[in-house]
Parts: sequence; C-alpha cells; structure tokens
Amino acid sequence: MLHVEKIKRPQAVQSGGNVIISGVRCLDLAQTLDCGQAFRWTLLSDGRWRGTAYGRLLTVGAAPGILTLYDTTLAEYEEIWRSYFDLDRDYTAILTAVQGDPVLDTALEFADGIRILRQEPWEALCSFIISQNNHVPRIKGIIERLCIRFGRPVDSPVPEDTPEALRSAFPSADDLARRTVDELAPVRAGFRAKYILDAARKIAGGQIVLEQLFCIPLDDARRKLMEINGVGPKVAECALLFGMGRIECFPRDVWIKRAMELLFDGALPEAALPYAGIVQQYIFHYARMTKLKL
DNA sequence: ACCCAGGCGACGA
DNA sequence: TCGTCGCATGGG
Repeated sequence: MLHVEKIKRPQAVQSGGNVIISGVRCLDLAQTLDCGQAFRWTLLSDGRWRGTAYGRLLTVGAAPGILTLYDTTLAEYEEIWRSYFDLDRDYTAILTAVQGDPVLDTALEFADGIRILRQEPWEALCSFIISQNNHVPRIKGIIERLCIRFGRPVDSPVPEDTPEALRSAFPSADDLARRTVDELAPVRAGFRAKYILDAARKIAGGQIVLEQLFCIPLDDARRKLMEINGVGPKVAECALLFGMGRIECFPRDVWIKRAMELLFDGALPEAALPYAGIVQQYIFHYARMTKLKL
C-alpha cells in the first residue's frame, strides 16, 4: 500500500543559476554562521550571507525550510555545500534526544538553528590556533589578513561588492609552511604566528595527516594534534569538532567552563553526551547571548 | 584607560 | 602532576 514518505533528506533543484534546497530543518544562518565556529562569513545588506570555504565563494539565503545557494550548480552543491552545512544530519532528532533537562532546554531555545559546519580540517585547526586568548572579532581580523596576504584567489565568480578577504581561499598548509614569522608579521597574530607555522610545517611535512584523524580513536587524534606547538586540549578539541566531524568532542573555553559550573553543576546531562559537540555550541551561543557571568 | 579574550608553554614547587 | 605567569594585540 502506498503512503507518503516523510522527507528526511533535503531535496535540491537547480533553478536558473541558483540551487534551491527544500526540507531543510534546524538551520538559522545567522546563528550558524555567526556563532563563533566559522570566521569567514559576512551578512550582506540584503539579508543574505556570503562566505568562502573549500576555495569557493558562496552567497546563501534562507527562508523557512528552504536554503538558496546563489550562482552555483547542483554539482558544486553535491561536492561541497551539502556536506558543509551538514544537511544529511537529522538535527530535529538530536534536539529531541537531548531535551528534558530544564536548563539545557532554555539554551536550546536560543540556539536551535545552529548546525555544526563541516569545515576544512586545516582551516579549522589554524583558525582555532588563532582563537586562543583572543576575542571573536579579532580572530576574524587576523584570519582576514592571513587570507588576503597568503590565500589563493577563489575558484568562483566574485560579485562586485564582495569584501576583499572573501576573494581569497584560506591559505594552504603547504603555502604557509614556506613562510617565516617575520613574513607573518603584517597578519598581527602576535605570539600565535609561530604556532601557525609549526602546524603548517608538521602538516606539509607529513608528520601529521589531518585526513587520518577523521576516524582513528579520539585520544590518538588528540595526541597527534597536540604534537603541534600551540595546540593544547582546547584547540585540539575544536579542530576535531569543527574540522573533522567528531561531534562527540567537547571544547571547554571560558564561556563553556562558566556555563558548566553555573548552570550544569559540572557535567552535561547523560542524553547529551553522544552529541556533546553540538550541544556545546548551543550552550556557547546561549552563554554569549545572555552575557553569562559567574 | 582598562579589561579580557573559544589557551598554551614554560617554569617552579 | 599541579598552580601560576607571560604572552601580542586590540575590540568593547
């Protein structure tokens, strides 16, 4: 007997030069692109967002249940953006699974449109090396200057009004490995410059292969990343969560430490543990939005 | 002007 | 192993 199948997977169609994706749930672009997980997206005056990832420039807009990717193709959607926006993961099911704790539920109301983007591993690692002891606006500035100075031009058509920084891809580890601390000075990364170079060199030299860290045991992956000077437990956790799809990772920055102490008595609810990384981002966003103080 | 930030490494006890 | 301190810089 026939029955109407519930649409679980988003459906994408080409419409003129754009790709329109329907059946997209739990995606708020402002929350997702400006919640401190990625640093290369900007809000345009018309309400759309523009950013650069995987060497491509993208302009994206959203309506309830609909995501529109402008000036791109279904092929590029399948190659990059479907995974980037984590569209094959059922966030509704995750929200349902972790609900039940009154405090966590409050955080979820602030943040239930956040998705964990699947960023490039090297970009995530390098970005979170830069993030240490730093404010989000300044992290963005450093990454902008790094991309402008050392990144290669994006492999996409670039609209006229595009900010300079988005015209360049994130510089590869290979390209950065050849630079010196002095050459990085204009980026104004401070004491982090030497950390960026050590990371770039260990990856360019093959001592660390980021693609291997997607599926090996977590503690092995953590140890490997922490071979880099300037990568400790927090940065390693961020690289694994945001760059290598390890959603059980739980980076503890100052905001999360405050929230855990103040709101959760030190530990997440049991039901949240398999999705700790996603829940972490909900809590991070909630804590910052409410200026949570001890 | 001042505080502090999606921390980490070095150092001493 | 654990607490403390300096680090470069600049946004709010």
